[in-house]
Amino acid sequence: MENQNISDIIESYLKQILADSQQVEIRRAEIANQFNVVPSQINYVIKTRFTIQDGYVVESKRGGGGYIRIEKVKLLDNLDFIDSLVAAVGDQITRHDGLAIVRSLFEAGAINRRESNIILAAIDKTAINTGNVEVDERLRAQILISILNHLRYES
Amino acid sequence: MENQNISDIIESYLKQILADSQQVEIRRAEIANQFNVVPSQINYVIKTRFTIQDGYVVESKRGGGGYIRIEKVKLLDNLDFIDSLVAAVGDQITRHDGLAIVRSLFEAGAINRRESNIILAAIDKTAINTGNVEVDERLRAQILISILNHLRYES
DNA sequence: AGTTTCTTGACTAATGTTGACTAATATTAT
DNA sequence: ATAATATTAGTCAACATTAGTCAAGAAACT
Repeated sequence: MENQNISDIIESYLKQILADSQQVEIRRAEIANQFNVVPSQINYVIKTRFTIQDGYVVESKRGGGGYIRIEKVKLLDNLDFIDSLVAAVGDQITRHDGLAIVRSLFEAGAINRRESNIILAAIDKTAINTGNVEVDERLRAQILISILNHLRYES
Repeated sequence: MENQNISDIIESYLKQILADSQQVEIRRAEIANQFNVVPSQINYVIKTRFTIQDGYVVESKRGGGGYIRIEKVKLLDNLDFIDSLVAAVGDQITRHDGLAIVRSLFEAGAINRRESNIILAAIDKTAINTGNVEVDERLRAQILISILNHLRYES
């Protein structure tokens, strides 16, 4: 808790703003300066913590007046919510992104906490560990998609 | 109590902290240094003394700001039952027998119908289908055991 | 003596940080 | 208009900083 790295701190800062508004628009160099990091670290934070699996869409523009805009996606409004998650899973998925998918389901109210934990147990490294990362990622994707498809009928 | 090895001492140290709080977060290298052991000994202590059977859940993160967090969890009163199912699953299990395990959980009231269906989705032939029956059965066993272990406690 | 548990360290994996170089867009000069 | 310059963000690879795995050997128990 106390030993947060700077990426976590920047993530928290941005998510705090996003708690109140639907989107946040920043100037990369400004935030980098504010947290005393190189500009490309902002890209790292965005790439690892504001993915579509996490429920965010990022747009940017270069040049004068350039910006990076992070927008929360309203998944519940999407009639094809499960479809979009299936697409986000794809053929293979990392544990990190798999976690984000489950979190999205939870935050959308499609599953409760107990169900989240069951799914996470099914895709964590204890459960899926063949010794080949790519094989693991394909298996994880198949399991998640199978579960997502079942959630389609039930709810 | 007189003949404590260093692993026992580290165990005591951590459990003493856990006596007062719900969780403890450490830097592996720091604790290793404090007790003058190699870092991997901390993994050994955790693996042998902070298992789910003991009522602990462990999470960790690598890289800058990395940590190992040990959390006390409230074990449920179905432990013997879960143990027997874990034993029944073993190293590998067929779909048919996997179904029987899930049915047992349901009939014992450990999970509801929705949860049953999620678990079944995770172990059915859509989800697990590598082309090698034995590999499939091993995967199915690992997934089921991971889920069973999560059913040991409240989260 | 044989078995289990503990200790150690070499190697691996995951995550985070930095900076040089590139690309896109806007503004200014010609 | 076009070209030159300024001002942004993006990519990528090297390096840094953590934890994880595994197997060999040592120590402690039967």
